[in-house]
Amino acid sequence: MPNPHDCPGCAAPDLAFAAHDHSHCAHDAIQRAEALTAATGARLTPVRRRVLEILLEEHKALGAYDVLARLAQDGFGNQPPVAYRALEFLVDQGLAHRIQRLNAFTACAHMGEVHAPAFLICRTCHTVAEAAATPARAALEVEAAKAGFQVERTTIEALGLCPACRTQA
Amino acid sequence: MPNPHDCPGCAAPDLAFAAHDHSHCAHDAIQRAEALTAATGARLTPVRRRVLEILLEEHKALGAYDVLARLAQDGFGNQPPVAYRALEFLVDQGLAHRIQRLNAFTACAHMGEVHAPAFLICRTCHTVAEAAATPARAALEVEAAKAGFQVERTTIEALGLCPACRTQA
DNA sequence: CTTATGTATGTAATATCATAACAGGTCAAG
DNA sequence: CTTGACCTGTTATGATATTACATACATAAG
Repeated sequence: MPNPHDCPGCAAPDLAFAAHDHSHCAHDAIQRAEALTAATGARLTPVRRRVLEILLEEHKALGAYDVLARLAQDGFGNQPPVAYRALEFLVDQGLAHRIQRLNAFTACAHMGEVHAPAFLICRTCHTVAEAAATPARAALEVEAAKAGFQVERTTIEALGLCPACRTQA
Repeated sequence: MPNPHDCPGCAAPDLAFAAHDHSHCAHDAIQRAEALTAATGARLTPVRRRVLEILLEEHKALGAYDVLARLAQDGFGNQPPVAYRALEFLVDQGLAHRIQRLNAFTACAHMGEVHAPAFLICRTCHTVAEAAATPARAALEVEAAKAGFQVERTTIEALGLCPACRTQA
C-alpha cells in the first residue's frame, strides 16, 4: 500500500476532483469509520459497513435505491427501509452526508472531524466534493441574526462545473 | 388600502416573521408579478396566477400536491403536471423559489430584484423567510475556487427557530 | 377568414423517493 | 435463561416528480 502522503485523495479529501489512488482512499476511510464507531459504541454492522463501502466506491452521490440494488446483489435485504436505515445511521454518525439537491447520499470525506460541510456538485460528471462551509455558514448566521432567526442546521450546496469538466467545456 | 409604508411586510419583505398586513403584501406582489411578466412577454395565465396567489397566502412553503389540491378546488386540472408546470414557470420567472430541504415552493419576496436568496426555515411554525445570500454565496465561491470549481447555482438554507417560536421555547 | 405555428393545459400512466408498522433475530446485562 | 435494547427483514403505503400524448387556445401568416 502506498504511503498516505502519496495519495492526494487522502491528503486533501475534499479534493474529490483531483486524480488519486481511490482504492487506498476508500480503504483508509473504512478504517477510520471502524475506529470512530468503536470509540462511541456505535455498531458498524455488515449492512452498514457495506453501504459505506458502496458510497466510498466513487466520489459521487448515490440514491437510496441505487444503494439498495447493490445491497440486494450482495445478499442483503432488498426493501427500501434496509437502505434508508443504514444511510440514516451513517449520516447520524457523521460517516456520510445527504445531498439535498440530489436526494442522494455520499460518504463523508472528513470522518471524525467536526464539520458542517458545503458540497460542490458537478453538473456534468456528478462528482461531489466537500468544501469548508464555515465562512459561508458564518455569513448566513449574520443575515439570520438580523431577522432574529436562530440557525440550527444549514444546507449549503453549489451546483456547477468541476475543474475537469470546466476544461472540456 | 393602507399606505405601503404602513406595512412591515412590504417595507421589508424578507421579514416574513414580522406581523404585517398580509393581504396587502400579497396584493402588492401580484401587481408586481403582472408588471414583470408583461415586461418580458411571459404570460401569467389563470393557472399560474392562481398558483402564485396560493403561494402568497402565507409565508410558508407549500408542496406541489398541496398547491394542486387548491387548484382542483378552483376548477383547474388536478393532475400533478398542472401544478409542477405552473410552479416551474414561476420559479423560472423569479416569482417563486423552491425550498430544497422541504421539497416545496414559496412565493418570492423580492420580485424583480436580481437575487440569489438564502432561506430561513422555522422548524416549528414552518414560516420561510428570505435573507440576503450574497455574503454566504461569496464565501462559498471562495472555497469553491480553491478546488477549481466554478459555481453556477447555490442552495443556501437554514433550519432553525424564528423569533416568535424562539421566545415560546 | 383560414390555416399554420407555438404555447399552454389536461390527463393517464408511471417513475422515483421515503416512511409506517410489525415480525423475527441477535446479543449482552441482569 | 430471560429480559430488554437494538438490528434486520418484509409488507404495505405514502409522498414527490416526470414522461408521453391529446386537446385547446392564441396569434400571426397566407
